[in-house]
Amino acid sequence: MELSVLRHSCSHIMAMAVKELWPDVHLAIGPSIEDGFYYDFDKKEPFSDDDLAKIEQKMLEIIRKDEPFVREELKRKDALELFGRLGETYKTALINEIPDESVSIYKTGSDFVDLCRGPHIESSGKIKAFKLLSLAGAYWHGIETNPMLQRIYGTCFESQKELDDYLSDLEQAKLRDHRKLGPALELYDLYQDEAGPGLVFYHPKGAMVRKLIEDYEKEEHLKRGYKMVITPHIMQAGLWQKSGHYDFYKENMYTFKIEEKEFVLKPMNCPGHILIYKSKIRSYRELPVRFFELGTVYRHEKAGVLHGLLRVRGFTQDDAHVFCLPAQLKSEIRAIIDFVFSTMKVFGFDSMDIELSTRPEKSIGSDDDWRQATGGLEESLKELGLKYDINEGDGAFYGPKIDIKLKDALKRSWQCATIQCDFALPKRFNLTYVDADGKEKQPIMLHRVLLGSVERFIACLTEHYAGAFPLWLAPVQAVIIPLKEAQIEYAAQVKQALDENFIRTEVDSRNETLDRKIREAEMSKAPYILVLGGREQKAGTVSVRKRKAGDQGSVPLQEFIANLKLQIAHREH
RNA sequence: GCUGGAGUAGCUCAGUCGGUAGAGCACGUCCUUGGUAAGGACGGGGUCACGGGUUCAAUUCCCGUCUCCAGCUCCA
Repeated sequence: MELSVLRHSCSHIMAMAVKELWPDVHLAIGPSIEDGFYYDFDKKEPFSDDDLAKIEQKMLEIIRKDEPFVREELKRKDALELFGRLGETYKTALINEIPDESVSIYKTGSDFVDLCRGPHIESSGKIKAFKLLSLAGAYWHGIETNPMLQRIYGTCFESQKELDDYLSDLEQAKLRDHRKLGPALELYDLYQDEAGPGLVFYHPKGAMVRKLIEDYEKEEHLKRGYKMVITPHIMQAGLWQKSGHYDFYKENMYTFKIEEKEFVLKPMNCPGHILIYKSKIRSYRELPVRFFELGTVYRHEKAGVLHGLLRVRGFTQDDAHVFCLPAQLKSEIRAIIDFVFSTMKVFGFDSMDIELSTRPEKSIGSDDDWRQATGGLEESLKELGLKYDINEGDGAFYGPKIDIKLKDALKRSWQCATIQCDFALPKRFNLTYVDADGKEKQPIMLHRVLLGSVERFIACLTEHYAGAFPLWLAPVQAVIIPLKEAQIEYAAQVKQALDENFIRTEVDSRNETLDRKIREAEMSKAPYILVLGGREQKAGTVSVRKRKAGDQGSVPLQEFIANLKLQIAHREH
């Protein structure tokens, strides 16, 4: 049986339980979703956490009674009459949205009836393992201006074991939460009360991780023919009016006045790159022009959407803009996709999903431009033989985009890379190049990020690795532990030798027991621990303890260094 | 922004049915010199998120604000 059918039926049973407990509650919708199901209710008093237990109890009773799910077809006017009589106004609203002349309903037990397409399980007794998970508010039909309903989330599996595994996965994910791990590992933190919400502070270790990411990116962009640029953090409002961002996102932009002139804290890097492109006459010979910037931008996101490093108000994009000839469009897109894949591989991600997002309702540019832009993206994907889903109407206001979502160690999806094809801004800013025939023509502009926001990507990495970064990314690659005071001097020598080889170390010379220092070094997730006792000192060796693998015995210092340098050079995982 | 929940030491939390607070870890000092995941003793540390109100007295009750959490909506 389909899991979604089981879950959908379970949501009916939940609705039935709620109706038995609170008869005046009105039902909205209750579908199955990726990890379970929910049902939206209209109830005056809010549900409490205790109510969840009560509802579960009632559901168990219904399941024990093994009530059949009975399907009936009704003429729409009969259905309207039925749900009207029951006072289920959300159901009558739904019926009015269904074009068909007849609709189906499902009856369970003596009183419960729900408008539903089905299918369902035969009877409630088929539910073997379920759990209600959480309460939330949700707008009717998901529209912000509609009344808010109360949603109960739950999940259901075919066996108790699968349910237990799912719940334990949730626990695992919680343990990896970057909002806990980041501060605990002294990587980064936010100081909401003092600095304001959504602003990230990198502590030394987090700043090191970021430096390593940035080093990789700069090196790789230069290798792939990008030129680095740097643009200011504030620019006059007129520039944003011209680009269209001002009209679309004014509410989310930080604006202020200086000497009567309005300025904007940059929320995007594109206008800056456009100005640089426009700084001189461009020949078709020099295209494609590729500008790369680690551009820090500020967006005034609504308070309720902020989330750790995933959704912040100040962040840095690994942003690039490619200005190219129409004939170069597809090869440039393919090159970017290749860049995304190779970058993700370097950071330890193997699995990715691709989505193509098309023209949204509110947008700029002509139909023809949109057709060409979307076609360019789609054909490139096809040429590369990549599978993708279409996300209708989810493009940027100036162009369609390819989103590449990576899957982490817990198979969770993260939106990072995006490639946007833009005919609109080149037109708005009157970008040109001189073609072979001497005529001025308009280049196509590609916007793209690989990691997206560096902040977001660091959060993703933190959760993917559960804080145990691979050697090349680890902020501290080895913790050096002198066994006794007599080895502090030797520890300093070892540290210096490692320093000279650009291996990042810390010496723990505190007056603590070896066990404690090892415990703390392990908890800091350092890839290596070097224990230095009298034996090592005498022999010029280091006793190597590898993260997760444990004690590896003693090796000569130079051998250890050579081994690490090799691993780091290959960016091994 | 919306719905619901929450804010007590650096962290995890207890507590006060109104009389200005406590544990473990962390931190400091001393003792201990330990061979691969927590040695011992003592000690310092709090405007109980912030602002107002009620009260002889507010961390506790009331109102407002801020921030966080679970979602919804949004994400150039």
